[in-house]
Amino acid sequence: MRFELEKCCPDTSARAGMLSTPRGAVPTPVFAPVGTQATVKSLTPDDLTALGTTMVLANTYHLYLRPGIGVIEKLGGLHRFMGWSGPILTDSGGYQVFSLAHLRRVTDEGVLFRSHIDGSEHFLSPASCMSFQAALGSEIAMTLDECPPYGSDHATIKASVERTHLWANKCRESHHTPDQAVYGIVQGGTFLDLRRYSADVLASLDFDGYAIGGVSVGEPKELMYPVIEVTASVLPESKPRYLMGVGSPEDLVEAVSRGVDVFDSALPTRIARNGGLLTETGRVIIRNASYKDRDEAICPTCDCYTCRNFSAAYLHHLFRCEELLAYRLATIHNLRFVLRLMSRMRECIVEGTFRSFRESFVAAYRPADEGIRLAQKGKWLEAQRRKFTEAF
RNA sequence: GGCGGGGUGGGUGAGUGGCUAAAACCAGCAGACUGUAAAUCUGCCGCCGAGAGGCUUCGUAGGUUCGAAUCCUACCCCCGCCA
Repeated sequence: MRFELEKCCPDTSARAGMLSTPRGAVPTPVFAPVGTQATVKSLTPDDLTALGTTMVLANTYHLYLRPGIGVIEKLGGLHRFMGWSGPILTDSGGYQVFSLAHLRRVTDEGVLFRSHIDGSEHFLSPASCMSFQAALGSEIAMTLDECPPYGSDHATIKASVERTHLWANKCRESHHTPDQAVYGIVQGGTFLDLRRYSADVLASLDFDGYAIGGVSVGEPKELMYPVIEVTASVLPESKPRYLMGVGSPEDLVEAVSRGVDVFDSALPTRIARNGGLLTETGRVIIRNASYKDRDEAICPTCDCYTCRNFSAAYLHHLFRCEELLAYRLATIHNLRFVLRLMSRMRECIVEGTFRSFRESFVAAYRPADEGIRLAQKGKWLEAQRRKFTEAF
């Protein structure tokens, strides 16, 4: 599985490339919509294609619990099961070490989970996680990693880095599927020394690509950007770099300019379902009273099905009524917005105008207020951290 | 006409002497969401005030009481049943 760099931006670290997979080429930088349970919520594979999707993400842990890896394998693999013929990237379940912290126990051997569905116990080891991904048949498999919440101390993060490295080794050794790429995952929290160290160690293991994990777990953006910058600078230039779980427009632009090639995130699709829509000037909450009778499209310059056919007032109405179409139309718009942003960035990198594009984007796009964001996130994060430490 | 039940904040509806500016839910207003336990969650939601705090409320009018949405009296409405 090859990765070819086509063009590097002269005055930023942005790069344009081409990722070859057995199921087609993926131009980078790329955003992979999240389809945790073998579906990008509310969309069909045809919708995804029409939006310009080139790769989707699915989750090993969730599919293992339901419907079961065996079921998918028996039915001909994940592509056939979900009707998506393009490349698929499978996450290992490492993120669930973080998000389901209170339901698991981590040891060097792996993760003992209690199912969030029925409470039954399941053990996910580096080896089993690789064999599950092989059975699913994804183009890119991720190693199992331990993803600690923001705010953990240096020693805790160091320990999870070491464990992640141990697991990365085991994953590498137990992987025997030549058609499937394996990416290692850098951890290290917001500690730049640990990030450098982790990137260094993993680079020596010669993975097909490298992921930056453990970001967007509650840290402020001022801390996330240096992490990306430092980690990307240590990773081998010739291999794809994948920033896991990042997908807000402002973060995508900042991360691309720091040399990231691959992204995935539940953000665009999730906020869509909750009435948050992306526009060139920032995020908009369509349920707000001000949209009650707004006749123009939510994002008049957007070429998506939603914006071409419906007014903001109509979307507002659908959300107020909790009509199912609301979720679908909003998801279509947000994904198109993000995918279009990605291809625009790629064009600019190729043309050599990326830097000025970034500047005009930053000038126009107003992100959600960081103060309010972190305040809201505070309680959640504290709980998350407590669960994480308790689970040891 | 008689008997019984009831009138609580925009709505539904708890509350039967102080812990009640008054539960809960809905509606309304605003916000968050980043490798998805999320069509979820959070805050506000009588009036004034940035806040501390102040003021006015539980059909209406009186009364009892240190203290009333809660007890008493009258009146006005509503709902059942009987004539």
